Formats: sequence, C-alpha cells, structure tokens
Amino acid sequence: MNSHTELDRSFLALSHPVRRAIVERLVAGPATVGQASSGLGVSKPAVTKHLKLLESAGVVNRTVAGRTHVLRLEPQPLREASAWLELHRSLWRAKFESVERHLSESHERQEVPE
Amino acid sequence: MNSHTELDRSFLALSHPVRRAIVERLVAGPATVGQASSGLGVSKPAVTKHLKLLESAGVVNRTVAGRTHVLRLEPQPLREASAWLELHRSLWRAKFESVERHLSESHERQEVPE
DNA sequence: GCTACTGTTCACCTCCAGGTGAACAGTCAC
DNA sequence: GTGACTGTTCACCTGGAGGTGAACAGTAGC
Repeated sequence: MNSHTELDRSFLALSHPVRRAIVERLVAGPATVGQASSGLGVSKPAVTKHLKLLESAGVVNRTVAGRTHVLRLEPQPLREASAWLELHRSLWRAKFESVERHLSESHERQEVPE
Repeated sequence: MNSHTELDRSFLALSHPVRRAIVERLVAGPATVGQASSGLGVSKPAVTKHLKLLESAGVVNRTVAGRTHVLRLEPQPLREASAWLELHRSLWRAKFESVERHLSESHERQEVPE
C-alpha cells in the first residue's frame, strides 16, 4: 500500500505538534516562514521539512515574495478531514443510540438480548 | 520532541487507509480482529501492528473473549480530533470573512488596501 | 559592492511505521 | 487429545519522518 491519498496526508500533516502549531498561526492570517515557526524550538531545516509535508498535503500554500516566503492556509484539505471525522462520528452515534434504545426496550419486555 | 500527545496519536491513527478502514467498520458496531480486517489485503502481523497503534491512540479498545478479540470504537479521541479541526476551521472562516468584508468596504471607499 | 537577513539544500544521524513469513499460544469442537 | 482456528510474537527488511550543523542562494539595505 504505497499510494497515499489526500486524506492520508492531511491527517499525517496534523499528527505533529509543530505542524499543528504552524496551522494554528496561519488560521490568524498569512505569515512568513519565520513568523509561522518562531518560538517552536526547532531548527530551520526541520521547519523546511515540516512545511514540505504541509504543502504536499495541500494544507498550506506558499508564495515567494522577495527573500521571504508567505504561507497561507488552504481550507479544502482540512474541510475534507473534518468531513470524514464528522460523518463517522455521527454514524457511530446513530448506531450507539439505536443499541441503547434496543437494550432499554428489551429490558422493558424483560427479555434477555441476543 | 519525543512526547507525543493524545491528539498527535489520534491524527496519526487516522493517517493510514488500513486503520481508517478498520475504524469505518467499527462504526457499524463491535467486531473481531478478523472481521474488522478482512479484505484489506494486509497480513495478520500488519493488522496486529495497526491495532496496537489504534489502541495506543485510545481510538479502539479490546476485550478478549475466548480465542477471539472483540474491538470497539472509543469515541473520545475522535471527538477531540474533530473538535480541534472544527475550532480552527471556524476561526479561519471568521478571519477570512472579516478580510473579505474589509476589502469590500475599502473598495467602496475607493481605497487601496495595503 | 559588502553585509545582513531569509530560507533551502546537503550530509548525516536515529527511530519507528509498515511490511513479510514462520513459529507460537490459546481456545474451540469433534 | 488431536486438529482447526484466531491472533500475537519473533526476526527481519525497507522507507521515510524527524532532527542536527554547516554551507549555500537569493534578496534587501546601506
């Protein structure tokens, strides 16, 4: 299994605290690489690698402006990740509630379920 | 940076298609290891490893029943991952809309925004 | 043009995710 | 108790995430 989907890369992008911190800063608006990564306690080459991963996931895009690179959040991948989570959480809730209802009905009828 | 948080592990758990497929099956209700992983085209040792990762993230829990192991979805980690995404997506939307509003107001006043 | 600044690339390291086949442990069924 | 079944453990391999310091490329400012 070598073909990683967009969803794979989106969730992977969010699985590291440094990358989530970068996303959290970009939520407030575009920022340069230095601004988005200052105070994260990580070296410049490490930041470059985290940004590559965020870009490969499509979560962040970059425009070069002179000697600085401006990073912007790209909403689509986060929207899709969120949609996946919300869909499956709601399916689970529905299932869970139907089991609860079934159990309580069984109890009212003094039955032993299954 | 070696101390991975719950959120790190939750997003990491969702970053692989085999693990998401397992979660998708468990949404429909508890299942044994064999049921949850059949047809995924992956060997038994690989399944064991994916399950360890899902358990370490707290996404799945396991009860041993005879020779079969029953897997159940644990809602809390997915809830937290979903909450993180929803929070930051809504913040981003709010920011984006305020910028849009500012730009259109500037345009009305014939100003050139910085 | 020289210097300072921003960010990437390079060379290198360690660790672990992800995969396999073979062997094993435990349980069920006859 | 023998055999079939479920799932883990073991030994092994590969690739890539995550990190570093040093060197480099490009731009801005004087």
